Amino acid sequence: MSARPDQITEELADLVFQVAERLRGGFHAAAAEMDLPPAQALLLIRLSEPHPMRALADMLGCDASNVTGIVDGLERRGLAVRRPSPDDRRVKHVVLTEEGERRRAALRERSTAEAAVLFDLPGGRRDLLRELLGEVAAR
Amino acid sequence: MSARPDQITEELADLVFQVAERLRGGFHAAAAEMDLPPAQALLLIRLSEPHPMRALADMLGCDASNVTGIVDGLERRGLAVRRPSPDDRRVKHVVLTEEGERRRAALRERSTAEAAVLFDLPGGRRDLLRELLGEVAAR
DNA sequence: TATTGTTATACTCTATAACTATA
DNA sequence: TATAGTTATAGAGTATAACAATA
Repeated sequence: MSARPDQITEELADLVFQVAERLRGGFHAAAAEMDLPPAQALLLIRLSEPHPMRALADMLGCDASNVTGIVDGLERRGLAVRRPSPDDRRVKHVVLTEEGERRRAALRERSTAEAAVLFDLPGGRRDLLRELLGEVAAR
Repeated sequence: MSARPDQITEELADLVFQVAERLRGGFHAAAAEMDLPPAQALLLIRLSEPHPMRALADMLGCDASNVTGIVDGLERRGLAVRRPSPDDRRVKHVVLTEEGERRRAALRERSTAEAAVLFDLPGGRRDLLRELLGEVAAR
């Protein structure tokens, strides 16, 4: 039953990677069902409200030059539009269309439903897991 | 304190991604310090014993054609060699050299040390986290 | 016929550098 | 001078298809 601390650490890291991989697979599958490339799906989820391109790059943790193409894709599908900022004429805000809002809600529902199955632990063990992961993430 | 089940699910998924990203960053940093590209480092870790190329592709969850280049890299660095299988002349086993074994041990130590800090929870909470993640991963 | 490992190739994702229009 | 967004481009990582050797 007992194990070296290092072995427990390796097991924990393995488990986190396994679960993350499953979550990622589920999200990509949900996106594919809705005919969305992963990058566009990821951005769609974050567009709960309008944001400048630059802010989106920060949220995604990628270079600003990448965001151009991703937003191009969302615009081509009629899910988002670029709107010039009234405050700063250099800035463009990315705003979801009505269809974009619908797709965002649908994507969230599907991906969350998949994740819910994975995290369906009995009783309070679910909240306990959230608490422990929260402690780890807070370091 | 209470929240919709869906919200807890989204939080859990976010937390898992956050922790996985931190672990990945730590591993890549450890690999970079040892002058190893991530793909070679990942393969090195799995070479606890000789394996055919094909088996390595399965372990990494990628196409067999990718493994050729990764093993080429390890061979160029003198960390591994291809050894023809005595049982099946189509098969090549990838075997670590002595230097490869040393590098593998060092890489494991470094990356585990980083992960250990992250998972340093008080008392039995560490084992509890392992148990809960194990349940989730087992679905 | 099927499989192992390799090559050539293409597609995606991501980063850098240079450009424009603003500030 | 510095910043927002775009473009062109290059580098990783990964996949498919075709091939030689072997089963």
